[in-house]
Amino acid sequence: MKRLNPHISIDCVLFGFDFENLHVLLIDRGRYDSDFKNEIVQYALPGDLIYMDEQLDEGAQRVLKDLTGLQNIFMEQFGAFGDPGRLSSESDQRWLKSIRSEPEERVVTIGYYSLVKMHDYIPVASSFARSAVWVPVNEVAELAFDHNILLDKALSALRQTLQTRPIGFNLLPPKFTLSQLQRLYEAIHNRDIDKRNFRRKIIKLGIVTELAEKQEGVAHKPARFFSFDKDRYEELLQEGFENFKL
Amino acid sequence: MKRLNPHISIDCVLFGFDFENLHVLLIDRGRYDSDFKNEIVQYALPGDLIYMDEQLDEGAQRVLKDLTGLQNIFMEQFGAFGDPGRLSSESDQRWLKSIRSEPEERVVTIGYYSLVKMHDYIPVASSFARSAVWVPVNEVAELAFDHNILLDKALSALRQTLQTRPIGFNLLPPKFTLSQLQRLYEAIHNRDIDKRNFRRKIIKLGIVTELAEKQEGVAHKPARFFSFDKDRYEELLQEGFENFKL
DNA sequence: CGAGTTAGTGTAAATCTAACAATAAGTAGG
DNA sequence: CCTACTTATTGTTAGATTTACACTAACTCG
Repeated sequence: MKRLNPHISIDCVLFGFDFENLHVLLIDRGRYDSDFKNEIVQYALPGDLIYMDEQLDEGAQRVLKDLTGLQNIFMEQFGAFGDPGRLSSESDQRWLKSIRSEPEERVVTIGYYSLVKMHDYIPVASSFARSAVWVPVNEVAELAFDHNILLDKALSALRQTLQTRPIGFNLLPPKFTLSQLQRLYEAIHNRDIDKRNFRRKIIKLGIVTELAEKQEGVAHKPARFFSFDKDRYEELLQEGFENFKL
Repeated sequence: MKRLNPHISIDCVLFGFDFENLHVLLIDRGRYDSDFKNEIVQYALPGDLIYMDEQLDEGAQRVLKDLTGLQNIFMEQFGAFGDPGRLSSESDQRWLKSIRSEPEERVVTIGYYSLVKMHDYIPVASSFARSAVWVPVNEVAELAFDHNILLDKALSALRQTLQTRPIGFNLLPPKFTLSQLQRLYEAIHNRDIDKRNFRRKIIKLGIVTELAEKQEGVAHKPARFFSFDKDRYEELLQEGFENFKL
């Protein structure tokens, strides 16, 4: 029988990209309000207490799976959040009382984040999550607990990581156009990037390979497809990218 | 009466600079070996469980003070470490049994680091620390628990921070020479830096002001003193340094 | 076949990086 | 006084990188 650690939780900030915009996975932790006899929607990051004997990294994956059904997502830590009052707002306490045996216990949470191809991961809510949905990052409203703070930090961490390790190729199909790749970077950084400069820089890096194939059936000049050169990428990781700024 | 949180600790990686080399503050957590009837030296980072109702940042300061007497040192988080087996080596367990009421409890630790002027902070061991000493980072041997891992991570974080926020001026006297400043950067990055390029870059940043005064009594050409332009520094922080690479 | 849409391309100016060596100003010791 | 020693100080050049900027190409749709 697994015991929960009453003092340590993990919250997951899962970013998803849909070729258009950056999203984040939220759950509706829900709550039945007995005063008004209705259901209240309260969005939160997927997160929960960890088990006593579980690795943090594994706990992050388990928590995410328990609440949203999504599996095998490798996330990275971005910080620990331990304000003693972070769970004590009235609405947070009401909710905690409905699911925790020690709702007033002080909990330090460890934040984990990752970025995935949104359409590959269709969340299915379970446990105390009443629903689990992808929400555009720019449209996220007030979240439970201190989760808006966590989201901000996670986004900073994502951007930071992108500078030293151009992740993100796994977010695109095996054959992608440079415009798609550019859109990914624009979505994450939330700003426009010059097309010509972007292409020059990516191509010089050498991590994409031009394919013979082109788009078909589009109502404009068809774009050439590229593929991701994983070997070259690993090579560069060894050397150390230093900084890759766009 | 304050209660300790049995599951959460803080470890402090305090770096100190002495105008020559980068040091780190370690404690000898000590232990009397009843088999061999002698004292065993076991170096560790200053760290301990936090109190139930304490902010993490404040906890970090308190822990550091309790063990080494050093106060008012603002540290930054660099990660959480939660391997369930991180405290279970034989020697670590022997020691924990001598001071904790629940020595086998699983503890997640939050790492904090900072960088200070070494000579301004003379540690005085107390609590379970038998001594507290500055050790050159390059000479650190095997530490207790997973503290070598923490030290590595803290050093990476320090270097990383230095790229986006050239801290370190508080580590030098109000009037310093550019060679001293350069030595600081060299110590942290553990490599030589070209003198001419370094000077050009620092001066262009505009965060140092040339003074009229020069060194006196040195057996070589006296160096000019500079002071740190804090206003200009704050200004740059606002704009965002982007990256400051040496 | 014209309108609409996205793809694709080059260049110049400014800035930054990296590599490199000779002279200057003091003290110390004879 | 003179020499040896030590550290300080300074500039240039070639190459790479950054930034800004506008027109033509290729396709579908109506």
